[in-house]
Amino acid sequence: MRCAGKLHGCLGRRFDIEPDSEIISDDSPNRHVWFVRSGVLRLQRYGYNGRRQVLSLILPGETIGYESELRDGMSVEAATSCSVCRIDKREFDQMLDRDGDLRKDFLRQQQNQLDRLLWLTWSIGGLRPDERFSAFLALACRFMPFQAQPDGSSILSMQLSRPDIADLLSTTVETISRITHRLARTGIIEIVDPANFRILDMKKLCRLGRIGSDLEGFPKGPDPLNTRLNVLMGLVGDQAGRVSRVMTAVNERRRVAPY
Amino acid sequence: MRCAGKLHGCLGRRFDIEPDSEIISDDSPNRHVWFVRSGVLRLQRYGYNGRRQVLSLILPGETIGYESELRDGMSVEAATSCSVCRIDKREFDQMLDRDGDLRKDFLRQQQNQLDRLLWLTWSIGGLRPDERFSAFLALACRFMPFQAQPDGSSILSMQLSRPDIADLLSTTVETISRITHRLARTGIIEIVDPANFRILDMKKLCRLGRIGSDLEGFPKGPDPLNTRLNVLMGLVGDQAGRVSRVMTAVNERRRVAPY
DNA sequence: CGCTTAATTGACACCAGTCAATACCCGTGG
DNA sequence: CCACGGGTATTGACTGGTGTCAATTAAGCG
Repeated sequence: MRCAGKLHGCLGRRFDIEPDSEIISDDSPNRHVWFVRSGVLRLQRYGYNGRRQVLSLILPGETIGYESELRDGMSVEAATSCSVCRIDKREFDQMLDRDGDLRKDFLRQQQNQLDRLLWLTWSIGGLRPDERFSAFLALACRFMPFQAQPDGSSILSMQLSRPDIADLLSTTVETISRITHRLARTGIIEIVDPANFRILDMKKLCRLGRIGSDLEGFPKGPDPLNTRLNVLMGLVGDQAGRVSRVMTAVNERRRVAPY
Repeated sequence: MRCAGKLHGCLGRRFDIEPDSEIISDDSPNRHVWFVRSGVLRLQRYGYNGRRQVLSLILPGETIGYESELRDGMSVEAATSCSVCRIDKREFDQMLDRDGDLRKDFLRQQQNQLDRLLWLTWSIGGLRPDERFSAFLALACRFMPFQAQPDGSSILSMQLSRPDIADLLSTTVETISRITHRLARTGIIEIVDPANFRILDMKKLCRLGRIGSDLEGFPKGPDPLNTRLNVLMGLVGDQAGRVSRVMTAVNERRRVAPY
């Protein structure tokens, strides 16, 4: 984890962290709240048989670590390269006390995380792996680099590795692979390369994933909202480069996501 | 739903509700916070194929309805006969503002609900149905009528119907039935009657359910704690009758739970 | 005693996890 | 430029657990 130091307009201390580095573990008490500027974190737990499970993703604009100590074998790690802010819990508490807007934003954002957990529970329990993956792919379009193409299709650049997807959806990399290729044969998606999918038929994808009209707790747009939290973290207007970077990646047929 | 009217020492209005009656649905806006005095509520959702899924239980001493509107086909219903208090959201908000102890209790209780949801997600994704059921049975000893016997075993009186258990653990009643009888053959439990289990080997049960030393977000004891919330709701010292009722039920070989 | 509902048991099919082998990508170094 | 190696993704063969459907038993109730 590299410390990028104090940043103008950014609360706390900013860090750039590498994929798979741990920021919160269960054995050491956690004194910090972490705010995700960019990238994706994962809340995970290792099962009794050594099998890992990803219990939740923490997305840009969200916080983790405020609520509780982690129990058991749970930990929070970076799923991609991330930029995060670390704030002392007490300091954050005082801010919450003083700033009503912040409190409101924070609550709503916590609610989003809870909704996502509810969705995950529901989908693992009630959907088949292919349905879960379809839903995940459709939902990922809202919070991962996503580029509409001239021909009406769109390119989704998948930030998560195959094992991360598999462990999130409680399945295996083999099954994920079979599903993606089946979806490709059916003409619903096209596999540009393992980290980039062209969505050819979003409607069918949503139907497969049993996605209704609602948002299912995932952020509406690919970019964080103009919230009090984001303003405080100096994040507003900072995300412009993301989409164009994807463009480049797709055009040059090179991966932008860790592979 | 029968209204028991205003009660001395109990905030809001008290209701006695029958099993399977709905108190919150997704289509009508929810203006109330519900506090569970006794009984168990279930947060549920109907899947695309008509299959129901129980996403969480709300236990005595807990509240539901504060956080959010329910989305999609979600609803909250009574899983057993319940006694609940209905409080206006605004009123509850004001109380939270004024009463720091209440705020603290409320947060901790919310945290318990979140932990339970995490456990459910983990267990559905990572455990087999028999392991899930074993864990559930062991955990149920903490919040359902539970009576230690002279011979070292204990009687657990299962408040939930088979379909509720099955839908909570994302399996079927048939599988639940097979599991209970397998556990009985193995000598881990004894099926007194379909609603009463004698736990013969709690250690093995916990090992099967992969229960560690931690509490997994379930309440420690069968009785609610002496919290600010409980004091306000006039619940403290009100639960003495529960265990003895179970005793009676078991001794007379009659069900206490809805069947 | 009949009716309804819940619980149990049996037979069967099939999805998806497991294991193993292969293909692919990309870096490095000769 | 090519060979090699490490990591990731893909594909195939196989098996077992678990859902589904149907039949049977048991329990409660009027």
